[in-house]
Amino acid sequence: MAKTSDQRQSPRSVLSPNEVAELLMVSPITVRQWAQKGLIDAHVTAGGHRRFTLEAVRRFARERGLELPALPQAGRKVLIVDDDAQLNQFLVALFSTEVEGVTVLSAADGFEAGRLVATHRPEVVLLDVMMPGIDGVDVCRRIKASPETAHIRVVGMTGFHTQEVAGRMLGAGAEALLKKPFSNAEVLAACGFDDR
Amino acid sequence: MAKTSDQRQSPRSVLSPNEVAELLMVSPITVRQWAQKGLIDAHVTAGGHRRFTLEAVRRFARERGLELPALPQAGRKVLIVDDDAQLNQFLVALFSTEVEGVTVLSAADGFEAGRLVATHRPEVVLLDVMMPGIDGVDVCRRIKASPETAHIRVVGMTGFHTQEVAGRMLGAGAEALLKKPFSNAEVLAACGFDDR
DNA sequence: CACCAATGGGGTAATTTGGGTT
DNA sequence: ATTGTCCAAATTACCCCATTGG
Repeated sequence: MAKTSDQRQSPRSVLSPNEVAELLMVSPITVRQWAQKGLIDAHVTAGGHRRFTLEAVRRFARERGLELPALPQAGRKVLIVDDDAQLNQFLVALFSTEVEGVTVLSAADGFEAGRLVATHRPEVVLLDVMMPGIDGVDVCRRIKASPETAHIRVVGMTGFHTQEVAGRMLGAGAEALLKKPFSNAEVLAACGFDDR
Repeated sequence: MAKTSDQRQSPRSVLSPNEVAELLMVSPITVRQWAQKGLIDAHVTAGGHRRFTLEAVRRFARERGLELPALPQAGRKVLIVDDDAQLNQFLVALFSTEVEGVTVLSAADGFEAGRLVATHRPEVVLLDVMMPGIDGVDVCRRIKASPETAHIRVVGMTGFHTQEVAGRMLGAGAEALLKKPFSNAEVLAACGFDDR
């Protein structure tokens, strides 16, 4: 059957104090103080070091009405990466009409994808896994490797869906994986645009 | 050693009022006033302190016709795009040793190339024209298409040198085209690093 | 197990910042 | 238009040692 996604927070999205500090535009020491006062939720490792979930950081920021430079909440953006112009256009149209106030970007090659990710910091990247010229797994890995973009939700799309491909994609940090063909509702849900 | 990756001068990607004040050659108080009047974009920390992006400072300076004296200048940057790791490393080493004070970046795929061009704005991009997965001509065209990056000097490298490839590359806006194999002096000259 | 560089924790002192007012 | 000063609060620096992750 068409199992599509794993929507949970992966343990991959735990942030170190340094990373949180960068996101909140503050020094790691300040993050520590906030954590000590209980202002921001934190897990603690066996050795006493703090680890933060992206969710906790988002909550903290929202409670104080902060705009995070790295997490632009004003203007939600989706980036669609697919070399198939038709599917690309279809998805652009879908998101534009179904999601209120969203900015939809699209790229048909790796260069454009990298440029758009770096300049726009989209909230979600929806990308085809198997493209001539772009390795979706590699793109996903790169997005997750940089602290600047690691928070981006990555949703893969596969035509030839195998265990091996799925494993590699999720292993690279993708939050969800869609098997073609999929319904409109499935894409939107996988990208997190269903209920919020 | 040819270490190439990102380097950050300031510990964080945002600037404090003090740092902005120094850049704009005014007192921190004045920066505060400008921010209060909304003349310069500012983010706010959880505790109410202001943080500025370099982008915002640049914009402000431009709108007011101000010169930013000692801004993050200093570093000339070259980006090398080649999927051949060996040639890539060789070129990185070449530029690092032969050009004084240059920052050498490298990318092995389109995504990374796009990301680095967008974030670093190198002064020269040296790219292989024929790569599996990246169309050098296309990359060149995209660089020249965006006003933000059109000024970048693009130098192509070809293994199979034909009139047709040369024509397409130069037609896409490349400033120079190198035929493999080439000498060290040739690369440096083509990239404009020969005499200055 | 030891080594190592980078990072984090606790605590205190030093510095910076916002706001109002001059 | 820009800057000084005062104060309370926020943020950061510094020291020393433990943890993390190769």
